[in-house]
Amino acid sequence: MAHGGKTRPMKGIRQLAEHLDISIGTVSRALNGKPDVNEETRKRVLAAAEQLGYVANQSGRSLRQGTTNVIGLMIQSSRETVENSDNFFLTVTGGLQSVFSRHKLDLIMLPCPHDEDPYEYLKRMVARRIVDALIISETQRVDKRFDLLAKAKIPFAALGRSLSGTQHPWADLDFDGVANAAVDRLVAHGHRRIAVSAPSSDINLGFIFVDGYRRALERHGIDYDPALVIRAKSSEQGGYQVADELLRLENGPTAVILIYELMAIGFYRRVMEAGIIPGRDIAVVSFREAPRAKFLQPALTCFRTSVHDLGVELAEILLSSMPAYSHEYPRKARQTVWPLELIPGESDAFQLTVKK
Amino acid sequence: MAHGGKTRPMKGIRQLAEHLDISIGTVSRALNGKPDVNEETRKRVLAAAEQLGYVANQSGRSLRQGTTNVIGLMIQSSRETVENSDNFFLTVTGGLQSVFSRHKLDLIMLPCPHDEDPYEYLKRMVARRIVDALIISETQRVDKRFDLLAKAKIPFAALGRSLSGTQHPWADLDFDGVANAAVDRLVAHGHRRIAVSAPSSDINLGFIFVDGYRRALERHGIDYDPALVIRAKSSEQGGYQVADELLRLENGPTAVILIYELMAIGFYRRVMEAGIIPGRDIAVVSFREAPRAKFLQPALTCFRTSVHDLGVELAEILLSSMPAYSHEYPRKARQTVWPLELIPGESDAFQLTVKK
DNA sequence: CATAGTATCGTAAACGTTTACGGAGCGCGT
DNA sequence: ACGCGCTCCGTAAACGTTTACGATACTATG
Repeated sequence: MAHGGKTRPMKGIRQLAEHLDISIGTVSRALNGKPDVNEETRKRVLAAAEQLGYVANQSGRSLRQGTTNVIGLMIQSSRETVENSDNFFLTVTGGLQSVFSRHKLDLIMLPCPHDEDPYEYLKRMVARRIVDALIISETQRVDKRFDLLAKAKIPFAALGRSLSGTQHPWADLDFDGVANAAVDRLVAHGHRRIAVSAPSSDINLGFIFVDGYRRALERHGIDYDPALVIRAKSSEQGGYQVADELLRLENGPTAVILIYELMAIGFYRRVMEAGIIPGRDIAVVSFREAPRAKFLQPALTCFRTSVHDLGVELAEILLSSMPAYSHEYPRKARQTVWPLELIPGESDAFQLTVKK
Repeated sequence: MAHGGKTRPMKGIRQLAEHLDISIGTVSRALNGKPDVNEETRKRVLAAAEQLGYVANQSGRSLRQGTTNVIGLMIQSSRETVENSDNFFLTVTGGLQSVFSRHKLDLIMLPCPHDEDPYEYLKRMVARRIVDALIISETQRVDKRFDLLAKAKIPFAALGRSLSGTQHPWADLDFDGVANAAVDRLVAHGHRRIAVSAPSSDINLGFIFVDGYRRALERHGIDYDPALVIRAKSSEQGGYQVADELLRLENGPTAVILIYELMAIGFYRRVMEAGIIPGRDIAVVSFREAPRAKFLQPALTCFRTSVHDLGVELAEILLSSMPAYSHEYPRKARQTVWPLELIPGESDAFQLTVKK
């Protein structure tokens, strides 16, 4: 042994042990609630740790036991997402945390920079072993990230379904069902020319939504008219543009289904510029992400849900796929389609007299 | 045995070294760009690492060199914050990242759970040594967290000023200036009874804003009337409530300064219910956080800024206080008051005829 | 040829934890 | 006395890196 007795490197379990005149192994066991340690000494150790403000260094800890007690939530803060997502992610975060904190798991958010490839970013984060498990958001229709995670054997759950190879856990809003119910409702009111707006079908959401719409039309024996499907951004501006395009059609719709509430603001504005009044001349139905458009006149008919509770569900799905926690969350379904609730407003509250 | 074409899961630098038949030390030096390694072998190492997908384990790395290359952004996702902050944090994140990524620093968000004490949460995160430095947001008027960080010698910068002991770096929106300019503008239009709304003065922001308002009044020789200061939440509902309270006054204001654009929505709604029209019967001025209320009629006069650029500024302030980067960001001022720009609308565009 | 200098690389010691293992003390039954 | 089972604790070996240090081979110089 060639090292001399240098004085305090300031921190560490070693110092705590010296201060207590106990071996470092015992101190560690005491702190971690291991069985073979005298209750008396355990109390002493905990007291001293508290008093000296000792908290185990995470690097050493996770190096040894290969675990960090941290769950990551990956988000891609693309310009567009940021502009339009309101507080979706922060709200989900609240739901996730309410579950994780019960298990002393911390949640951190991993925002992929605008200019970096999400796949590479995730790869880096995974290799660094900074998290034990991951929540993946903004899933693509085909998403390489899932294969990466599966191969790396990192437990994960996705916010939003995907077609990608691995049969992974996810929770998703029931946009399929929303489109369906919206069509049903509008058809019941006599509408047959119903427009729909959604993002590009590369985004799985855009695909699902229009697909649900399409199948609902089929069910009602209504022909699918591609001209009535408008791909637009899920923003106020997108809504304005949707209205604009629809106004140009010679055989326009009598009703429209918007995928985001925010779009309704722009949509209202544009049609009213043309002297068309929502709820009287055209029916409008939407999904409500956040209660932003409360002030719209006439009140928007929309589908809503608790995003917080969706976060709770997603957290439980994730934990049920992690060996260390799965016994507490036994579940058969690892994939959940989260229901939405219809909030009737005035924007579609008129019966279309059968014309033509 | 420098062959074996199959890519098997990569365990660590040791395996990479064996695969290359080079010592582990050399591999490490090659990867980290250290000088004393042959360019030839460096290329081989980098190629092999790329091909086998090797990325250094962060635990081992940071255990050894005491650094993580990660910067944390702490946010308190309280219910109220989430409801009203729009995408403030995600937008700031974008600005921060655009600077950090130039230095190969990753940004993670540390959302303090609703039910946990922010101080304790931060303490835990710091002790775990999961980040090299921190951005602190939602600063309190007096905020123990700064003392904690100063004592732990963790570099940090705050989003929002504070009174706390340590002379720490921060960047803050110029709410003081907004209140000032708003009063000036309104006074120039003939107003003398001007109401203001802000959050509780425990929140430093609430204090600063009203203080600026107060001093501006003083400058114009107008008496400060506590009845015209309404403490309210920075939400649509808060705005509604502000209007409600002001309407009850027998000697009401002719103008009002709202701290958040979102409040204007509720404010408009309430006063219009009473037959009062903004921009004709009462002047309204606000700070615009996000362009949400574009649709308001008449258009809202407000102060805006680029929150993204504020993030950039804050990141630079932080880096300039970190020894490893400070040479790249030499600056004298470690504290920045971020200016806002007036966007004239119609909501205050009328000249008050001198009455009384 | 001897020596010094230089470029490149291997060796091993850290970093702070957890944990497998074994040992000391003790009580108790044979 | 002996063995056995407890309970408690100390020792030391990992975990995956980085890096100080020394070793080796080669080059240049005398």
